[in-house]
Amino acid sequence: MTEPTPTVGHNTGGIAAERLRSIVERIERLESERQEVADQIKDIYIDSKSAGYDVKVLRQLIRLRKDPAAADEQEQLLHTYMHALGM
Amino acid sequence: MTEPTPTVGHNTGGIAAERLRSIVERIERLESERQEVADQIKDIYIDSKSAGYDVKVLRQLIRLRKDPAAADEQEQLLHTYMHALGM
Amino acid sequence: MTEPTPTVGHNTGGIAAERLRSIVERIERLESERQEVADQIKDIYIDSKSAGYDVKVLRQLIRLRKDPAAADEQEQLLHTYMHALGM
Amino acid sequence: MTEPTPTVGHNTGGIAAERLRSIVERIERLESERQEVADQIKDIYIDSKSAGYDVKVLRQLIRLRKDPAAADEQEQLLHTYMHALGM
DNA sequence: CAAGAATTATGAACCC
DNA sequence: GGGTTCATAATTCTTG
Repeated sequence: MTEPTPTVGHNTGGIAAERLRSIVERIERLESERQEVADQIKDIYIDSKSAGYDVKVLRQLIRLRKDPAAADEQEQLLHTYMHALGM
Repeated sequence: MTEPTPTVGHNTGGIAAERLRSIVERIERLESERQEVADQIKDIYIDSKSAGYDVKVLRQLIRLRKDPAAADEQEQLLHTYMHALGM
Repeated sequence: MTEPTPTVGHNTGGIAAERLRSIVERIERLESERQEVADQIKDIYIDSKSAGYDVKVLRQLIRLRKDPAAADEQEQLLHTYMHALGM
Repeated sequence: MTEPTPTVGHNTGGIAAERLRSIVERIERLESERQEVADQIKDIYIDSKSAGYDVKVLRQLIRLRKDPAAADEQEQLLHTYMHALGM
């Protein structure tokens, strides 16, 4: 295991400052990428809404496609509960 | 109410099937990109932890850098607590 | 003489202080009631989960019962979309 | 063979129907209570607005009273903004 | 795995 | 009344 002690830059309370900087900057870079992607997704939903699609149902559809088995299972369970209540 | 009238493909209950497919696929593509980025971020945190950094503090640091005003609040709150403890 | 502002208590910038106090206190009272009820609901869900019920499905069931027509409509639309995608 | 499941009502797929009914009805009861309280709060805000109070500010006031530390932060932020504007 | 934080989604409210 | 912001609800992720 490598020590977190620094060989370059300031040593801040036993923390490797240069490595810390690298970590923070890489994460911030990725966070901003993630935000960009999230914004693109949001834009598609906005356009879809304008085109007459139901956004809520679209989201549900995407969810279903991600894990069809879980969706079926949940649906099954819902019907079980409904039946138990005589619905 | 304007229909999302289809120009290509099957028309299913007034829904433009091809456009729907395009919407769903684009979103799914972006969702998977987003997941990739999220995984990369997670990996960095895992590595950082292995290297001896405190992940919780790292997250806090990232958060504070995103919103410098929040940093002030944090300090303010700290002082509030310290004062409450007679420090 | 016209006196639109309060006759009791401090007048703060033309605002009727006593009435303001009344408003704030009534809201705070109701907010705490609301919180109590919310906590009770949460407790039931926790107990239900312990008893083996699927909380997510329970919530869905409650939602369905609240507005069955909307639920049907949404389900219908979902199936329309799924069919359009050949699912 | 021992039967740990309910002795009353239908047992649907290992689910205790009577208990399910109890859960659902208790939650629905509480949900309607919660709605009542929410409506009362809303009414107060409506009346307050009619009386000339700024609802947004009222909400903020309530929030700040709930968490005094947040009030400090608010002021801190204000000062940050003012400073940024050279005030 | 339970408890809590953080993100995401839905719903309500306000303004134009 | 439509769209945008604000508030609450719900799900997911993380940590102990």
